[in-house]
Amino acid sequence: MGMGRPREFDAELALDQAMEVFWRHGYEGATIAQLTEAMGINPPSLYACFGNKEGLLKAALDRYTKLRNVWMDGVVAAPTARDVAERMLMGIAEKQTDPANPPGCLLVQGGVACGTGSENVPFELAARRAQNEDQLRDRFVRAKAEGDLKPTSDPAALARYVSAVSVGMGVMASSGSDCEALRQVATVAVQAVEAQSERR
Amino acid sequence: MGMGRPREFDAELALDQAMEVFWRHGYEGATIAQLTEAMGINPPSLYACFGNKEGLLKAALDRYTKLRNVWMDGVVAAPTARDVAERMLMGIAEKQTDPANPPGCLLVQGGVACGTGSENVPFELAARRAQNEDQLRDRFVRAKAEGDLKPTSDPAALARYVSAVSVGMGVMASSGSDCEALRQVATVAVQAVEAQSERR
DNA sequence: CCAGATATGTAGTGTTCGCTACAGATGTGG
DNA sequence: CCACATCTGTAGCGAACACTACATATCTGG
Repeated sequence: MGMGRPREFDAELALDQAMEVFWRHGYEGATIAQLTEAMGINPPSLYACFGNKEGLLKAALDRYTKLRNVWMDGVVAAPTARDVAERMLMGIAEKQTDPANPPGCLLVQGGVACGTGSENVPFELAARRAQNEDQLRDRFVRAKAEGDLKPTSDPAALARYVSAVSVGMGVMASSGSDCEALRQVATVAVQAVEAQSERR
Repeated sequence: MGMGRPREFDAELALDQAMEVFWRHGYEGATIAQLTEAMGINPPSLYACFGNKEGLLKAALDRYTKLRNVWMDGVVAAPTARDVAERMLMGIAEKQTDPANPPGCLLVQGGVACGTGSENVPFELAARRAQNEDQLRDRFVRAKAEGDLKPTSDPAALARYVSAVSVGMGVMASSGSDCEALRQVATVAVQAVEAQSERR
């Protein structure tokens, strides 16, 4: 039995284009017509490869978080909890205003509220954000064990906090805030982590 | 000349229902059918009264911000910048998880990204959020003048920061975080404002 | 009671949505 | 070269979308 005609487009390259459309217009705001045009393919190719619109989103999210996790590994490699927060938030200030991408964060712009039939999309995004929060929490647990964070500090709360700030920065970026404004937010935000750190 | 048949529904009451639909499903996720059903009216009444879907959203936003501003007046009445931040973020933790309303904040859930033809909706929401930020900034400017905040502090940056945190909390609330989790975020966040305050 | 004005309910309008049937093209295994 | 399998482009499916024409109902001013 034959293996059939090979696909003529690069799935990962097409995903990058789809990712950008979802990023800019959100899940519901992105149309199949816009997606197929950006991906350079026709609807049947899209559906054969990704199942449906939601499947395409999940594939794009997988790709997004994969790239993001590589970056996060570098973030949590910072020597102290304070430096982790600073590296993360300062990096986010730059990444979310990078003109190479749509402003903000796909995990937020993708859709915080959706209509009937797409209710699980916001949860899908939330689950990906939770991964980053877990990574931060683990890092802060270590920082507490190392005596970097105070014994009274709450690593989970700190991780939630840093995650919340980055989400807020993402929304600000998508509505026009420039890198400098976001860096100011990051600078202030880091001081809360500093307050939970042992003096040195 | 006669004044015509009077409308049979309460516009403000209907707006409250529309507000809830936009809040829960976002601008694009909310359909006219859902809106009219929740408002208890038929499409022609909606269009005669609010122009179109976007006009209805703006009217709902006006009502939302009006109620919110009353609350904000109480927030900025707190004696210190630190207390302003605490009162605001703790209040937001409760309000955004109040089961009487959809979770999160309409000014975020309404839509951070929209499709072609609704591009100005996110900006409309951002403009309303900016009002709150301005109110906070003015309050922090005063706090600095009063010697409550350090001379080196940046009131505008602080306001942006508090605003960013509240937006982030809103997204977390909409994706299932409970009040306690948000309060933890608020508790940490306040410490950054504290770090900018004069010791007393 | 009448004329003008506005609101309401019914029943649609045209458009766009996500998605797919189908025929032709292009590959593999025998 | 032939079955078979998979991809591709054209063309269009039914459904849902925002919105509205129209007849009717209910008001005010004279």
